[in-house]
Amino acid sequence: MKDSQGFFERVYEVVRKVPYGRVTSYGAIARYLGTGRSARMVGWAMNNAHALEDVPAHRVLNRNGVLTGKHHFPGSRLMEQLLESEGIRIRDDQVVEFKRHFWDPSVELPPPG
DNA sequence: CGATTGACCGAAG
DNA sequence: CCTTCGGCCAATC
Repeated sequence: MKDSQGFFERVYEVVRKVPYGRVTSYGAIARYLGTGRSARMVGWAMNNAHALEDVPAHRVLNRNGVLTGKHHFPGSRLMEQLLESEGIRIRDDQVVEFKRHFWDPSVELPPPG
């Protein structure tokens, strides 16, 4: 079934698997998918993620742990609130101890097969 | 169909 | 340390 219909589906699949209280980066997901150098596509996928509810886009940040996509969320601090709601502290639009909450799919998740 | 953009990343100066 | 540039691929204009 819709296996190759969208590169997006692949992204959603990974984002969905992001555990509670954890965050990942676009590049990490891209690397896991093999796109590696096209982390921008992950961002694009997230843009379409609005169509889904099982995709915690608020857990996806850039490699710097900065809430780059917060401007795409409704309200102004929803993304921060969601993360803080999961026990993650936000400071100046940036995740505190980002690497501490960092969740690498290519490491925590089994390789795509 | 050509040009531009986009929630990025990494390297180079 | 900071700024600039290239790359990558898909969607939109």
